[in-house]
Amino acid sequence: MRLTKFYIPALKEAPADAEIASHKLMIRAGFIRKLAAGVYSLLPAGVKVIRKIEAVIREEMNRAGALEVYLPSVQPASLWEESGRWEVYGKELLRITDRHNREFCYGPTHEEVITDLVRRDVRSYRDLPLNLYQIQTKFRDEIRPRFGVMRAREFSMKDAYSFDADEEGAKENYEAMRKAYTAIFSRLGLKFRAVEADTGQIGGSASHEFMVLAETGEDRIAHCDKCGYAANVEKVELSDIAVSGDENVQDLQSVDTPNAKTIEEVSEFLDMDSSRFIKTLIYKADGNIIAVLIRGDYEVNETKLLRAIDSGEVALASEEEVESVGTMVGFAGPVGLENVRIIADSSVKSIVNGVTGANRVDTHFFNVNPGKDFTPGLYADIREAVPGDPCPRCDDGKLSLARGIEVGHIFQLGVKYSEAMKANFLNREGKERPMIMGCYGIGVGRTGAASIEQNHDDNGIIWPPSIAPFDVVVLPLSLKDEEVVRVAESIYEELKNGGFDPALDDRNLRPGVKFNESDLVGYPLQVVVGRKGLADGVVEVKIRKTGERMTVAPEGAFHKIKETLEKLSSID
RNA sequence: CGGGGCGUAGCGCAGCCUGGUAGCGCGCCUGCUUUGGGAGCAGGAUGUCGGAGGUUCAAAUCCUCUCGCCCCGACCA
Repeated sequence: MRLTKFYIPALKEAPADAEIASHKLMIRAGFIRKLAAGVYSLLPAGVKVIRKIEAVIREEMNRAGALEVYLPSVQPASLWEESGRWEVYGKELLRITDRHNREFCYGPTHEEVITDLVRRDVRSYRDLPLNLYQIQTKFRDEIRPRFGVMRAREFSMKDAYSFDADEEGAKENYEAMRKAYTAIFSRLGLKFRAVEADTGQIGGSASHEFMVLAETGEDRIAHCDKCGYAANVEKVELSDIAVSGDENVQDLQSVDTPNAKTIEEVSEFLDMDSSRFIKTLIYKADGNIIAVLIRGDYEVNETKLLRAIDSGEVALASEEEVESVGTMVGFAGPVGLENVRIIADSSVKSIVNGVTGANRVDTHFFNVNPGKDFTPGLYADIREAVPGDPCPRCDDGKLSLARGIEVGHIFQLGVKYSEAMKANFLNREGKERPMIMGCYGIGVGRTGAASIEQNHDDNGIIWPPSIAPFDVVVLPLSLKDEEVVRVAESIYEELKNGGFDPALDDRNLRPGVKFNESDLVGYPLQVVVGRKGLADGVVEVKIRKTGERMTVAPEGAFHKIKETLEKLSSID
């Protein structure tokens, strides 16, 4: 592609509303433009990158035996009513009405549509297993879209759905997808980790997220460097902490703690370590007020809490709500707290002679002992992991925490949708059974953004060759010098004919501009053709990633570029 | 949705407090020069100051309402 004929408007300055590197760079380099909050247009270079990502996804999905379909983006409400999600999904679902006042939604995901499709045509175990996928636009009316295409409202997603006759088949399909995803993200040159994950709103039993490791990631993951166990902090299993010491259980006592409300203040006031505290948080869960206990030096993970109490939503209660159950913010405690369900983190179980609020102003209890002074209705693992927590899967591994960008998510759905929507088949024995389902998503645009988060420097993007908009850019530094132009043109033609996708910067710009824009756009290689080099009989090949420059005679350029690109691809 | 902030030329911003002819840098157009890391000179184009209402002789500036966008929290590919 000649850049004089291309449309890749670069900006010197990033728009003020861009926050993270990928967002800024995609806009500056001319890959995307914003239309509205969370809604983006893809420019030609952006489309090229996305198509390359899609191509890798298609190849690996097809290799895994999945079949491509294309489902409607507009879906009738009736299907969602059948699955029960019309009510559950909430405001994220963009609901629309047609001219006959019939209700539809713009698809945020396609379990309903695919289940409806399959149940109509699949009758027998002989037709299973089946794995169908598509790459298509979704719309989720996110409360807060941000970070450009990283968390857009309209976005492109590869979603696959598997249907099996039995659990073993479903697990095989799941494993096949796990392998395919690993292949996809490896080929895309990403540093990633598959982690055990919460299933959230989609539902189902087991699930893994594919996390691209990046500081700007919105998710946190815990992993054990010894045995390889890795999980989202919303899911990570934390074992009970054994308490050290062998104190005798003492009798409950109350103590005045004027104006000391936070754990920090009280622990300083009483000169006791915060790990002796039983922090009591009053939550509202699906309309009911509950008390949640956790050791003072730990935090509650609300997703884990949701799962533990099998609730739809939780939020910290308001001050009025806290007072309505006979306690107060700052001095809440489980002792004497009546008519409120008490859920305790496992870390509370082994606390001996602990400290809690006394449900009275400026008063705490000490020598509080679980089982003696209060008894929680439920002990569960609801705590946020901290670095150094013991690994739940191996003997003396320790967990580390990292940040990740969720680019893929695979679920074993079980019969959640097939039962609700009667997607049944006849098994070998002639009995009707619901199909066992799985679903598997990849955020296409987000994957591109994640790649930039992982591969950029102060000058711009550094695309891995597998998804770069062009393999290489040829830079004739002066258009007035006939020799420079002739050599650049011939290398460009040779690359084009040799199976590569090169760009030729034939714009009449000063060399500095061409260098800077080439760095910004992130071509894996730059071929510099200048008067200076040609005087010595050479052109330069620069590797964007390392900055390394190699000189080579014009006739040898093609070979050098080919070799270097292959090397770059294999390293990634 | 709760909390905070911002809307002035294509982009980045100043002007607003203290009302009085709408500015700067980059970009864009024309010409000449220049061409190995975002050139120089000369000339030029571009604004419903987010929108509506109000106060005033006079509003980008003060007041009210409204829309949009961004950041921090709970959701997700």
